[in-house]
Amino acid sequence: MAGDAQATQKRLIEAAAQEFAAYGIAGARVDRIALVAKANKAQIYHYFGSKDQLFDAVFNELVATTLREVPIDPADLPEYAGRLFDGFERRPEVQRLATWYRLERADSQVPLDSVVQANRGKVLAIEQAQREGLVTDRFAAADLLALVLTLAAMWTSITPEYHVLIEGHTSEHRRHVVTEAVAALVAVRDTVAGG
Amino acid sequence: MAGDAQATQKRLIEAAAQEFAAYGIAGARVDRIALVAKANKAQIYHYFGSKDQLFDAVFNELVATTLREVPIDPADLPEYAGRLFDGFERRPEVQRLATWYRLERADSQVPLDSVVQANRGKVLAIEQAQREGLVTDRFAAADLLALVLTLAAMWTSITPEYHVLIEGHTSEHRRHVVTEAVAALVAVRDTVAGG
DNA sequence: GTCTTTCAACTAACCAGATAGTTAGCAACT
DNA sequence: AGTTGCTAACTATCTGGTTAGTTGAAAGAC
Repeated sequence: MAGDAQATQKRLIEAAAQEFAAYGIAGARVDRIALVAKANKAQIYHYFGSKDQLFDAVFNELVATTLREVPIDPADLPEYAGRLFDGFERRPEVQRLATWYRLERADSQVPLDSVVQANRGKVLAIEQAQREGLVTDRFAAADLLALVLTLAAMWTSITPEYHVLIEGHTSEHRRHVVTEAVAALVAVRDTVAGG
Repeated sequence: MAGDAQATQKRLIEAAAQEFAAYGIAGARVDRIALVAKANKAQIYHYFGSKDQLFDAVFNELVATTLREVPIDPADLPEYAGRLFDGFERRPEVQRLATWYRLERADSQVPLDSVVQANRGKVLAIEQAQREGLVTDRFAAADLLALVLTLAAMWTSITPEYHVLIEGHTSEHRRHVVTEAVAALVAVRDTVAGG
């Protein structure tokens, strides 16, 4: 055969991931994806059906990979946050794609069951750890997980104007802020020294 | 005069804010903005020049309003976070517009001086409060502000799949999670009870 | 071994509708 | 009569999506 269908699909997914991460769904250009993937535009429609479905294919694969890569450790949430942070540093497009998904796709789409289930499992794991006294019960498990996920992504969700204020920051420093913040959340309640 | 230029511009800005918040810059439709504003499309180009410049006008006004409305109280960061949260609840489009700005506009645009200056001022205020012993010095001032801003916006930046896990949450509960989390950050360092 | 049929992978050209931006002129108030 | 606000119609271009046709490897026929 002249070509390799699987390889072509992979090139298309990769090119699409780049394109969607950079421009979003509305901003992405199908021709550009085909060009970068060294494939013909018609193949996108043959393999994936539409621009939106191509995005879904990209996003689903990304979700699957991400969920596989970062298992939770309820007994050490600071380090879990740190590993999440590492994942975001390693593949910055993941955060951007997730944000585009939230802004552009989420309301016209049923929630992805894989994500719901994965988060539910993590909440249950934290609840279990709370019952065993391994984790603070200052926050409900679902709230605590939300806090951890938010803090792990904090440096990617901040306004670009903020970057000038933290120019000297190394990746290690940013990671330390994340883990330290989560550590503070799970520390036992104690006296508070003002705001 | 047949019309009122200022009123028309205001209607355009408001319609554009809605449209951009919902669809982003690439996804927004100039015709739809004109329709909603009950104005003619040509006026958009007359008053603002281009679609991108219209977005900038919307965003700049939004930034000005927001900065005016929520002054910082470095001595009570939990309550500051709470007030930020209240602002986001009151005008959800603010967060969305800021996110679109970050994703679509930020790299092709110089950082907005007003935002940089406002944040710099807040960092300085926190540093001052730290010197006076009013605020924890566990985190550098710029990091602490980043944490507070991130936590105040946490419920808007979380993935939509998470919503099923926190269905029962009232606005008050979400606010409490935010303020409690910031309170934990600024609490004095103490013994830690696991993760 | 070679001829031929088949079929998946691929391509180039095309299309219809959408979209940002323009223009020429009208309407009303001073 | 001039100026300002406004309008409807228009255009050039872009863009997602389609289609008719080509290529080339391989499997079966002889």
